[in-house]
Amino acid sequence: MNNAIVWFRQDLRLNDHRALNRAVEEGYRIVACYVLDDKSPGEWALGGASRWWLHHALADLDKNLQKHGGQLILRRGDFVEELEGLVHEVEAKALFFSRNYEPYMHDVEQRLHDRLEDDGIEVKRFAGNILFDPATLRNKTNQPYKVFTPFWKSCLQQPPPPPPLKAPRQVDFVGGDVASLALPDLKLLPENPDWSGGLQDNWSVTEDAAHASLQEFLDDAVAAYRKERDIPGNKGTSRLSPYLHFGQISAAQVWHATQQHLTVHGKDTRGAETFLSELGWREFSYHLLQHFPKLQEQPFRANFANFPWRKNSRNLRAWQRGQTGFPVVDAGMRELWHTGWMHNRVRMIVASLLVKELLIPWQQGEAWFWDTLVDADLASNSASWQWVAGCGADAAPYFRIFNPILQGEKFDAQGDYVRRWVPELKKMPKKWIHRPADAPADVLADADVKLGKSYPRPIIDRKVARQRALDAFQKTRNSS
DNA sequence: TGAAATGTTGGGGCG
DNA sequence: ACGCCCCAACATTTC
Repeated sequence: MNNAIVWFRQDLRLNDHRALNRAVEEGYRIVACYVLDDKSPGEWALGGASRWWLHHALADLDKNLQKHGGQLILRRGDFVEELEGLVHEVEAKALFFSRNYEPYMHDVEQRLHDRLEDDGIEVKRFAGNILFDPATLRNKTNQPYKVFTPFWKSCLQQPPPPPPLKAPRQVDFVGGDVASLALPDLKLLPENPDWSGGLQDNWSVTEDAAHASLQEFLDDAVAAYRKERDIPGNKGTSRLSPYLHFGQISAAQVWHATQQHLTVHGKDTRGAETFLSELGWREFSYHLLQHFPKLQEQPFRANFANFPWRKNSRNLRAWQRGQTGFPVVDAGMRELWHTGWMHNRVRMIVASLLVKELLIPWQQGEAWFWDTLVDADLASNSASWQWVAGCGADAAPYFRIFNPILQGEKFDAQGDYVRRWVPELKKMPKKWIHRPADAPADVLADADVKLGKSYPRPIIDRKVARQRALDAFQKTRNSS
């Protein structure tokens, strides 16, 4: 009986894990391992919120492996060196893993393959956590898709993703002492200060919790998804994004559970279709990242190379801290800071303010989200920021500039979302809660709001800023 | 997966 | 009764 390593990455689950299942089927004794490499990803090493999530996801995976009589071996260092070292330590004959589509990982996977195959070690790589292989999809002119709708239509014509696998019933683990760091040695949790209390209160970071969330969403929310998903004060979305990012649930599991739900409850399928198309945007992001590996740094549309962005650390900081004077924006940024997550509708609003009205480079918003989101995902984060900024594929048109006041009144009509995250506006009546700067003095006094003191005035004159943005974006458009 | 500016319509007040 | 003005309310165009 030979030994094999199963390298866990963004697939921190036991169910529907093709690499693990295959290693077991082929009769190997298994070493399950995770390598934390803070260097290979360059600037895109894990952000703070991601590290917190990862800690708990690894703890859960280890617990689940222990139920099978195993454990998760933890290493820290260069991916290739650590894995090569471990292979030799345990005299493994094979390495099994799921692909990861982040650009620097192409190189890591290639080097691993070359180094290990030279030593006669089999390297077995499986599809990663996407539904369709985005690298193989091409439009009629054999080019990568640049527009979402035809991309997604083409995906829906592909053979569906294979049905999810159950966790292997029995796994033989390599016995004896395989050296492992203890989880705290990875130093993933914040200290001095420990800001993770809000995250702890809001998330259960387990494979079981991922499935519970999915089930709850399908039972309670998917039917009304089309409308409710835009209301940030309601629980209208699945909140699966961090679980999907870390692979605690697979996209295929979500896909099939949703299809299954449709065949059972079938009347109005539009909610479920809209939900699946959101998975489609995730696929589209991976598609774009594959074909444009600079997506994280460089504008997808070349004519944005000389766009007149204006760095402004004061405005950036006000935005980051939720002190812009636009209630729905501040609510969103504080929700993010507190919970590591932000409702999608609000993500669009806050991003629009940053890149359009403030003209701050989208990369600075991207970097902030990267550090603070528990669902920070290289493909989705980059593609989405470029989308809002107008420099991405199938991006928002240059003239689409959200008015945070109107967006607030439209999607948070009662002001509940704002009251929850911006407590200094708690007593404001709904008529004025999204525009405190316009409220009559007696309304402000009754609500104990002192503009400029207890709550900031808007950091920018929207009307002027809007015109400035239109001018800048139109110039860029004409220069293409 | 907008918003603002501009255009059109129609009801009501009023001379 | 009629024309005129005002201005919501809605539609269309523009950015």
